[in-house]
Amino acid sequence: MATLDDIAKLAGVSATTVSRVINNYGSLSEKTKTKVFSAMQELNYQPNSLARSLKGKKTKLIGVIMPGVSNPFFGQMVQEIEDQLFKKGFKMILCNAGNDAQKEKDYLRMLMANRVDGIIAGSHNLGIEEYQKVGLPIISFDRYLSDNVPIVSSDNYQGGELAAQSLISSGSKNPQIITGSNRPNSPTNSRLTGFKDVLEKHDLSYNLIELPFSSSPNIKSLKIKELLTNKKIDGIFCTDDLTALLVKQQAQALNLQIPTDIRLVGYDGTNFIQNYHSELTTIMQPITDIVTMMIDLLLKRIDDPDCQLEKNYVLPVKLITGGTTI
Amino acid sequence: MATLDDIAKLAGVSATTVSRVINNYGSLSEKTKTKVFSAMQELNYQPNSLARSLKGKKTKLIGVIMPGVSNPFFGQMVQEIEDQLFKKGFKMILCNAGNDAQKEKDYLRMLMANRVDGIIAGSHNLGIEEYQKVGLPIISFDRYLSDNVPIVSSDNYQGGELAAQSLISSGSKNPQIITGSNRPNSPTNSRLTGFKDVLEKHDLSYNLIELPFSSSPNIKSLKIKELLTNKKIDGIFCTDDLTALLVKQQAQALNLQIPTDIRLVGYDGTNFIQNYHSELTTIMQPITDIVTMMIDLLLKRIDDPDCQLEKNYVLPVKLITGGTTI
DNA sequence: TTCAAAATGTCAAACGTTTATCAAAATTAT
DNA sequence: ATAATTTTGATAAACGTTTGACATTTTGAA
Repeated sequence: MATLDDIAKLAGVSATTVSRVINNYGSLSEKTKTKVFSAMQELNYQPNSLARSLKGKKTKLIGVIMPGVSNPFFGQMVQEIEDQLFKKGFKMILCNAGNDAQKEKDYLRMLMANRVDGIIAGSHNLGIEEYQKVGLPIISFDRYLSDNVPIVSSDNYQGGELAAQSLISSGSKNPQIITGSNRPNSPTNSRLTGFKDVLEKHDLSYNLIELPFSSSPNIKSLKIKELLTNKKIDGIFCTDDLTALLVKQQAQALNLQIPTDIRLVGYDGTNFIQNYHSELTTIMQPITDIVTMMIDLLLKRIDDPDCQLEKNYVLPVKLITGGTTI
Repeated sequence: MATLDDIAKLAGVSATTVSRVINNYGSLSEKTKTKVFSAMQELNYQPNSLARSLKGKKTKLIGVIMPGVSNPFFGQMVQEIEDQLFKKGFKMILCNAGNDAQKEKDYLRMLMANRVDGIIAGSHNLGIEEYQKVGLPIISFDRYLSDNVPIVSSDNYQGGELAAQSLISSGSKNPQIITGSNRPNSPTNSRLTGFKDVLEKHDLSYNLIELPFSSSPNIKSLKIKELLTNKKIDGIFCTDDLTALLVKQQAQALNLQIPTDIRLVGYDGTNFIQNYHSELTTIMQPITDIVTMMIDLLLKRIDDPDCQLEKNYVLPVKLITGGTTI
């Protein structure tokens, strides 16, 4: 691979001059600029990022830690992140941590080793300490990591409220919630609270079951079937759209009419759901805005590591009404 | 951030010794090893990847260029790549090139600049020349890039055959194909050929329409509706599952029974489809195997840039029969 | 004790840049 | 033509490692 010296030789100038051209500083004549550029072209030269960064330049790399990318929600989010970062001249190292704490830790170390300029974290299996000693600008999606890591999220409480309202106004008297695993500081908790609060206002009670994210769709389906046959439920709020799809399937299999017998509300409202399951009433998280916010904050922190940021940035969600509620 | 010298000082040994510990060469006593390790621990030290790579060590970075990750097929593939790479100690720089040639070119340059050890390419908007002058080990998914870039793919021809057979054996007499945009060396071409060849053997003819990947689901739906109302079609083969979902929706909306009025076969068979749309008959591409193959070949090339590889590696696909054919 | 082997240390070059300093050459203005 | 200015060059240090050559110390055994 061609180096700066090769370019200098080919262009018939000094290495210093080439560097000046690349970094556009000092005074340069048009003539030498062209000479250098065409030499770079000819040799398909790319300044060695490693060497530049070593000398103190930014790497222009951002580490993105997510649970995974095959889930449409995170898929869309990652895509959006990538897209927006690229437009700002950054590249992304994607880390799918799954729910593997060790993997997340390894990735964190790796990102440090690679001197990324910053980290966007959307997967959180680790304790606070791990994140504290990273010493890099970090922005978190939807979960508390450490005191100086700003959290960007959508309004989970409002989402819960909207879901409840939508079930109630379409006639549900015996609503049910299906959540993923309910860990202590999981964002779905606020969804629950919002949901609960609205129900209480209407003097309604509700049932709740937990279907861990990690369990397979088949197992979930089974439990859902059980639920639908045994209980006299007339409305279901799932804290993610995919589970809502399973509910829909099972309801159909049991010949329960949606929305007359069962009203159904999902959560997330990804493009995928909007495009391929527009019948589903759901709460849409503003992925694009969330990402814009995260990147904005992150770049601020990168520019000025000491800049003060809020602890929380909460963006509004939106109810998308489909045929599964009236 | 702590450097090697800091560790040396803290551990009370020389920098050389620390390096020896890190790289595990030369002779070392257990005692110093422990001293060094605990110093590294204490300072949360990570050897600077940039410096190491500059000195000639591998970066352990692999560039992955894909059209995008919000599509479940590529989402799953990227996830699989990430997973397998991680297990082998590599990290991934994900590049979503969309169908933007300029972006793909930019990414290619960036990957060179970052001295990735190799590239997996699944998005191909660029001409051969661009890929030829990269000068890095590359493996391509499903498309021809350049003479010395091995192609890993699943058996598109066989996929077409299976789709046709499945439509025919479930009673279709007037099959229709819906493909994405049919570019000259697109893999869907062989799917078409396989499909056609089987039909010919059965003295059947078929219709074809193209719905460019880039067009929105709404537009596609409209065209599908048109198709379903105007023609007397009794079977449809979509060269991707998502389009098949749209067909299913439109058929239902038009009160056409599946599979009695219309038989339907999709393509790809991602986990997502298998989990959430198991009713769909589809051709499953062996994503895991494809990825294993690609990584295997890539690492071989990285180890020995001159090693001879085949031009094509074709893996078998599998028919998954669901309720949309009998 | 003596000697070999094992364990460290010292020193320096190298990887490909960036950047500062100083000097020289080329260009422009007067 | 002279001075002032602009452009370029030469040199070197620095970024944080790795690695080799060589020297020194420690250890353990004969």
